[in-house]
Amino acid sequence: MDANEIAAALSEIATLLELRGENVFKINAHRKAARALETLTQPLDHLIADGSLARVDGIGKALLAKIETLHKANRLQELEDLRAQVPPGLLDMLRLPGIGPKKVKLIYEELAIESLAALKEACESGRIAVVKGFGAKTQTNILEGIAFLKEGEGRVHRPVALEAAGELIQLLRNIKGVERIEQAGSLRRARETVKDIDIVATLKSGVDPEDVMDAFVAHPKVVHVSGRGQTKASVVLEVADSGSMTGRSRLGADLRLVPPESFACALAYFTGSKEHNVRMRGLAIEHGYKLNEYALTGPKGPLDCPTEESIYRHLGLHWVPPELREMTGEIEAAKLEGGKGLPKLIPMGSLRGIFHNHTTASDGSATLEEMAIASRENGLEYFGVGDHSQSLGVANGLKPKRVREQWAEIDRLNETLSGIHILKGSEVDILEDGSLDYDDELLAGFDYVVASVHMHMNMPREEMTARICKALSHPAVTMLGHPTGRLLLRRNAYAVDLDKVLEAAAKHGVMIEINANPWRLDLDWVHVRRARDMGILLVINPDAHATTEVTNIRFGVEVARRGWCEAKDVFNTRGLDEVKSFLNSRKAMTR
DNA sequence: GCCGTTTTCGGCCCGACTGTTTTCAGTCG
Repeated sequence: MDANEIAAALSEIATLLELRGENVFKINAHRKAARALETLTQPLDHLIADGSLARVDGIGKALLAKIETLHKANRLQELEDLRAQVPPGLLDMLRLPGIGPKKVKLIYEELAIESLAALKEACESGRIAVVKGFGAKTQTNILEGIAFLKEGEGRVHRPVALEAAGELIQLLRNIKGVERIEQAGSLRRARETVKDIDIVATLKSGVDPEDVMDAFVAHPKVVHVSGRGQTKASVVLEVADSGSMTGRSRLGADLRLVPPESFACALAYFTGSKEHNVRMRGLAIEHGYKLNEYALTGPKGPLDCPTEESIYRHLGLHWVPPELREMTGEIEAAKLEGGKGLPKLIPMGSLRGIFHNHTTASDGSATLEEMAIASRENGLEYFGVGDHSQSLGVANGLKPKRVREQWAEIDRLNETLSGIHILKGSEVDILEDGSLDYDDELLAGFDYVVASVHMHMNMPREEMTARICKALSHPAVTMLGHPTGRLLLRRNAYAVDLDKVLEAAAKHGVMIEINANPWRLDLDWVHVRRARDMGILLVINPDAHATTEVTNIRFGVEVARRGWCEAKDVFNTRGLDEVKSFLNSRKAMTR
């Protein structure tokens, strides 16, 4: 098993232990180890081989043994025993909002209910309300929860959540009395997908928080109010979502009202991540302080914390950008004394051109000229066309003759268009055997080549890895396009050993694409960071099929930031002249 | 189950809200 599969197994063990009512700290230890595996900065194979996995925080003797067993044998007796002991239906029941392991366990033990269907029936016949600790309200909530699960749940793509958050914030800004308001949570950390919107706000003195809460829960997209107090309200929104099968999705939104002097602490607290916060509170304790969402408090009372920077400073740290708050070494790096320093993250808006884009020649909706102009309007210096290659019939891939016609058109446009330069590229398919979809002579005519997999995605892992590595060894290949083929929330990455792919990319000097399409965002940030650490040059491409999609580059820059990238780590932060000479010298080298 | 520059035992983040209670347990983030 790879690191992510093992992480999933450890999480499953944690949940099953929870349902059995085992020690909470043991359960948390499994969760923590799972999280550590998901965010490893080096390949698991290496860490196991050189024994350094034992030094990863949260992995002790027992969990190390479990991880090694799962890695080698793909199974673990403990997990299989647990699965045999806990009815699988209990895991479904756990997905109900407001229902946790304790309640599920009680329902199972008292009424022998082990499926959602049986639970629904028990609620309808009033048998749940009479269980001790339960009541009429809980019974109604369970029924609502079951209905909610049926309507679809889970995460939404980042643009969907951003739009909804923007609307809520705008609504609240328009209420007189709201002083400061910011989005927090995973949205602020720029996670690829989002489960909840978190908003933190302060009120001017004399304003009644009830008025603000009233407005919040009355927003037209609110379909359910799941909680509402003096300082906190939780709602469920229904929003348009083109990425969902039904065209609509539901997501939660929380509003927190805090006193003005608490704003920075609340913003930091609700930005998370949870693991980052735990470490921050631990640091506070080491300094003799206490940190919560209201204040950083010392022995003589609250310290002055008007900004997040000041909180970090009191704890001996540089300010950590939200994108890095995933507890993957950022605290150690941020230490004012003895830290190795945080990266100077690639600034938003620092891309000067793009390489992987489509036009009406293949499956895009805008012409070459329209796409180039759209790029210019978005402040870019160069636009690289990367239409599909001949084998991709469904996407109207270009035969060599049409490629040459496009080159002629590019030459013409470069004569007439000002303020934007068009580069000749192609998104060339990596064929089933790892060869490329054009012959070497044609390939040599492009300024650069994006090599991507679009077909035969269900290959065994070893074959897919060998296929991609072979393609990367071809001298014409400049960059690997959407390296895992994942579609967020839709389709998993194809089976591939990414660490081997990264090694091949490093060996052959091939760049790796961060696909900025918010429905892909492939490569994921964990591997972006690994690639960066290996000295691989990254490139952010919108994979735009329409003029409006050029702006998607912002999502790619966010992923690069989450992967600790600086401007120098990303090829297209370079200006046109530098890019041209780089591409030319690379071609000269490999010819 | 993990961890240790006051520790190899005894801690392990903490507060809001809900629903059930009549002071609190469970859930959530």
